[in-house]
Amino acid sequence: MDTTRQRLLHLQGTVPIKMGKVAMSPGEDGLIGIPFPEHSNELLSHLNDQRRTGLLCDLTLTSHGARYPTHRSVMAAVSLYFRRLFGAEEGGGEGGGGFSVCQLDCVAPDALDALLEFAYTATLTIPSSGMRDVLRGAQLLGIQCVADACRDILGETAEAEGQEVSAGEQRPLQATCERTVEIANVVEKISRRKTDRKKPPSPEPEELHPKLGQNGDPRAIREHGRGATLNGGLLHWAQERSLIAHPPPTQNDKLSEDDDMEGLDGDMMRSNSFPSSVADRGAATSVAGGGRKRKSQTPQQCPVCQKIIHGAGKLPRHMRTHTGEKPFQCSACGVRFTRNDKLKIHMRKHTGERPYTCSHCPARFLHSYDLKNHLSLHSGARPFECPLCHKAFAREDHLQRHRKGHSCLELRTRRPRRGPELGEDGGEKEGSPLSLQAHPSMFHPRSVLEGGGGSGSIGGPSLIFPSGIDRERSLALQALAQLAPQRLASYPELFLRGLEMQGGRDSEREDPGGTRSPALQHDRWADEVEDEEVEEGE
DNA sequence: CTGGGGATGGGGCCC
DNA sequence: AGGGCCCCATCCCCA
Repeated sequence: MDTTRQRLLHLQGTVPIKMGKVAMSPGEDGLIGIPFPEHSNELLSHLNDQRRTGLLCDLTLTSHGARYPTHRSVMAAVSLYFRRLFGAEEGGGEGGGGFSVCQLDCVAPDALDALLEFAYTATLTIPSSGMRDVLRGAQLLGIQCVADACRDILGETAEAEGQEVSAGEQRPLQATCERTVEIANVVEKISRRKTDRKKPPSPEPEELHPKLGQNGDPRAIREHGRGATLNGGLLHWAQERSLIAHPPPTQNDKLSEDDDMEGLDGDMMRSNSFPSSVADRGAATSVAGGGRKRKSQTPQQCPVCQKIIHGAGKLPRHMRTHTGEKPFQCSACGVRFTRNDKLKIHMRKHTGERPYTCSHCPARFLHSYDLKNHLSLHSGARPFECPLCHKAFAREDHLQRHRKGHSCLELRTRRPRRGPELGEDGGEKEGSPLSLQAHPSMFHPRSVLEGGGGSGSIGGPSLIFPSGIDRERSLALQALAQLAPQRLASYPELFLRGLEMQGGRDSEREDPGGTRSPALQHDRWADEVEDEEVEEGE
């Protein structure tokens, strides 16, 4: 547990505080715990007011045509079913955005109404005649305390109830794995760090796969995005649905890490950067890791984001990325870290230790990667070259930034540099950084608004968004195109790219086949790069 | 826009 | 199995 929380609990237990009065007794670090007992009631009351007025409601429950605006966070707090549903979808604590409708025809409208009243008032008000419906609804939605209370009133035990209700219905409804990717979620995910973006919409764990709802119909419970707002989101959703058929990851299967990308663009995922086979992945890791081989270690699945964490004992470390817990505190400056090894490196700042020394100059560094970067300055090597403008960078992340920033509009006007990483024929040596980078940098033209036809579609030339590493940015822009097309003016380079793909590139080279389909464009672009490299060698 | 420093998170190896 | 240590990729920030 977070030591701060420990302190708070400790202080709450030791410092007597009367309601409404603040009796402070600074503990260690001056932390005090001041309880506000009425806060929870007031909070619930305000939430109920919001529900009644529809304010901030982001989830609508329906039952036989009746609609109940509600809040996802409240439903997730009160219902195991919604907790699993939203937790599985949104990687735990980061969800909550978006709009959705959840059809709950298996719960009687009156019962659903009563359960919602309970959720927002902590009081269950139902006619005795409706008790059984409420019990059924509470069981289906995983509201245990209500189910227990109903059983008490009905004079039934859970076991007796279990005989009456089929085993499948006894359990709370399982969150369906029909992943609802709503616009807000899409945009939100895009805003997250790349590392987060690598986190999956992974195949749901077995327990989250659809179970039969009432009457054995899995469609009895389903949630779907409000489609009118975002075609891109629906497209994404539909693509991710295809993942449902994928088997759960096996122990040696690392696919879950990147299968979100596969779901979006399988072709891109099969590029050099994303070896498709486990063996390939191992080889890639081996290359990147300087010869390290993957050791078979028990992978564990994160219960929050479903990411498969490789390495024994690594799951707690990963979990702290969700909880935000930083148990390791610097004794010198108080800065906290999620990991012990990061704290250790941090301590070098205070000790002055710089263990990584440059063999060419007196420079010393805190981190090994700093030395690595520094060495590239001595060598002058710029092994990471933009395949479009052929500008070379010493660091791979700088090349990525160069491409992501869409600053590379001077397409192919520079000649490829001839460095040690290039073979005599001008081609790339296998395994060089260039060859690794070539594919992801390809812009994969795709008309994202095709069939978009909604009110939010914009006129003029079709927008064409880059794909590959810019995939999620592309999704954000798709969302933007639908929701606030006027704001796309902030992205003039996208229009430029669209024109390039449609005609601008023709000014560089005629299109002998006259084929302009996006897929063919992608292939042709790749071919052109290869062609030019051949030309360079001649 | 680029170069450089630093931070973060994941994976491999070892104890 | 859990954790320490290390390396790596990637990201953010600043000059």
